[in-house]
Amino acid sequence: MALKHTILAFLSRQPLSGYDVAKEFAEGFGSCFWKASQQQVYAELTKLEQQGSVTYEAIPQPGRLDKKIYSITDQGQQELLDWLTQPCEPAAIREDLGVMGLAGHLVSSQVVIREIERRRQLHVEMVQHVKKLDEHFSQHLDSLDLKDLYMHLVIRRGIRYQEEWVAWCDEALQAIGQTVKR
Amino acid sequence: MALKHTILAFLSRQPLSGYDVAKEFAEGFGSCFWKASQQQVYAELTKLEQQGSVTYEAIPQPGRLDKKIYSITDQGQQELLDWLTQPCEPAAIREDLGVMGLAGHLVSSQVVIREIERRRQLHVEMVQHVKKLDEHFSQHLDSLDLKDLYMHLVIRRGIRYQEEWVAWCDEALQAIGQTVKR
DNA sequence: TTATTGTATTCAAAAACTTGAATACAATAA
DNA sequence: TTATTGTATTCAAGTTTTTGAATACAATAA
Repeated sequence: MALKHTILAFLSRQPLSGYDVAKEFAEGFGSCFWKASQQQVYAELTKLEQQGSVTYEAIPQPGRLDKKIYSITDQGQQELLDWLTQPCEPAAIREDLGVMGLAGHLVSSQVVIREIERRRQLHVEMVQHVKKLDEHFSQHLDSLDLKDLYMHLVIRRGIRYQEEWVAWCDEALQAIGQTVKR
Repeated sequence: MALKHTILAFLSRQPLSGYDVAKEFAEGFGSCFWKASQQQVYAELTKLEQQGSVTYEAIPQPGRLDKKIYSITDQGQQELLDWLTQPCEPAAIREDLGVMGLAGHLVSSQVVIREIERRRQLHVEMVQHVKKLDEHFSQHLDSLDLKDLYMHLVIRRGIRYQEEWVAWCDEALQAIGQTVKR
């Protein structure tokens, strides 16, 4: 699993609190590439700390629990490096909408069409959202260093993914429309 | 989770043994949309049978365990129907290669380039594989009934997904090449 | 001023998934 | 003839993920 390595990768860029990491998952990188719940993030950070891959500096906050700012350790960096230099396998798509296609004949085409239209809209919004993440990078494309170029390319993958969904929805809606008419 | 519903969807098309279902996951639908191990499939079928969503007919086989042919029950069909008529959320991508982008600056660009080239090749092969699954449908596109059209569209999603990966790899390789030269 | 949203962390149970192994025979390829 | 691949199922342990809840204060909007 790569939750460990994803968190280490975040921390390799800059120290972050658990809350910040969870936010990255919810809104930044995660919104197009990886999802993890807050609980998962906090649990993983605790484990990583126990194993020596990260450390934290506790920032006392009057009247509430300390805020913990986590940083990656040399050991953690090494682990990340080891993982990075191994080949990785493509992830399986696990998409409910795909399952629907297997059994779509059980419901009316109206239901299928409505669901695809709903999805199309969601992905249109995602394209907007992810493009916003990319703005900072795509504006200075010619002067990006490798670190930022990689980030840009990851986000580009997210944009293309979402755009691809929209395109498929269009293809599907058209094909279903034609077949229903026939 | 939709493993349950994916299996029910398979069985809504035709009765299958656990082995057959596992094979679908490994080679057919699953190879582009959903992965599940054999053990997972057998465990799920046992559970589904206990809950009354599927039944099986045991085919005695001399000298070894019975082969069980599972079919969906009315109850199972109803459950599948209920699930189908609910809106579903887009799946999160959980892609190791995306994480690499977050931390790619820690390794040499050679490593990144080699990994992307490797991935490109894998996806080129997947395009071939998934297109083969589609052959039967794409040849009679004008005369498909809705059931087969849906299957075709699901496979099309798989093809587009794999093609999109190839296209992204090309974009990434070009951009990295340019930046390294600079 | 009250409600909502955002910041920040923790606990616990249940469900799902992965990994590794064992059994057993048939058919096919080397 | 021997090895490999394919058919067919089951068990068990361990890890990961999901789901749901609880706590607590700050800032902002209605």
